[in-house]
Amino acid sequence: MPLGYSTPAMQTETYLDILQEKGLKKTPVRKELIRHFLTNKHALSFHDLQDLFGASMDKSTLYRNLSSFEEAGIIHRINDHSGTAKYAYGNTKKEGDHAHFVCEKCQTVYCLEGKVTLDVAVPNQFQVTQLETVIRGNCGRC
Amino acid sequence: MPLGYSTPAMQTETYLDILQEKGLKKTPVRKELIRHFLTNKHALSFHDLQDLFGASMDKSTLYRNLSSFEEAGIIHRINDHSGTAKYAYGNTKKEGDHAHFVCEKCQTVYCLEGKVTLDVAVPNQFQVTQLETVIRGNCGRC
DNA sequence: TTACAGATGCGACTAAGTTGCATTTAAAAA
DNA sequence: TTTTTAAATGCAACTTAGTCGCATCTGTAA
Repeated sequence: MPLGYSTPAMQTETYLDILQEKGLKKTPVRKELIRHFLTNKHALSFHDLQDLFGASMDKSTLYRNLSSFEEAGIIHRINDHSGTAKYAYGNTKKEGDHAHFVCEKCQTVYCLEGKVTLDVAVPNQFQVTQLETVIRGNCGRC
Repeated sequence: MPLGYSTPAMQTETYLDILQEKGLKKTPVRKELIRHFLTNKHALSFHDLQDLFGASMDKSTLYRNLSSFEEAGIIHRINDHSGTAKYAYGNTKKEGDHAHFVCEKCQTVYCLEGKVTLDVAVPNQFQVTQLETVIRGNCGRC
């Protein structure tokens, strides 16, 4: 399994357990939202999610739940330089930064396994707290 | 000089030379725009530029010139995840990818000198064409 | 000096995301 | 089980970044 979509620990954990654990109310919207993240390997944009939910889904509710999931560390937000945010399962604060691969053909965003280390020189007084790495290329799957 | 704001070659080159060389008309807006990039070390947002130009500057014109400068390789666009793009002098296509440092306190974006090399594993069939790295932290200057 | 491609300026538009508020609901307390 | 309430939802209005169409203007080459 080259890509770190989900670990065995995540698989055995149900979405209800996750909401419980984070102290979030188990609303229908949240159950469905977390299910989409558990069943989708790559990152999802707001519009991907709207499509998955169907037209009836309210955008404020969806945005607000994405924010609370991010805050709770259930998902992380990815900036793929496309102008719109994408979201994927996993807590970067706890698990550390990972790189993201953006396919320039199909625009799919994948989370890459493994830690990122940079060999670029940062001036003395600069203190690094976080790394965001986007790798562009061709995923060879599309 | 830890940061690669400008090389001696850029300094001797006047903004008029640059426009000439790229086949862009030497309009007053472009002269002023290129001057701002030559005299500003860090990345500039659209609003930074609007402030530098003054309220009279038309936003479509500014956006269009930023696009043509980017296309011509005079500047490059930086996505620092702030919601708005930033722009800095230099051609990443010719000079290669460099990393950007975003200060989480003052939000200033710096171009970092030196090439980025990653030690993260990319799956076999994935072909890498470009790296975009944003380093977050404290610049110790603000 | 003229001709014209391309730049400018203006207003209208789109799309992402946010906010305020009235209503509803999950879940804890009684 | 019923009541209570803090939090979630749904809706509309709003904000902000950026784009587009079009009439007018201007830098540059003929």
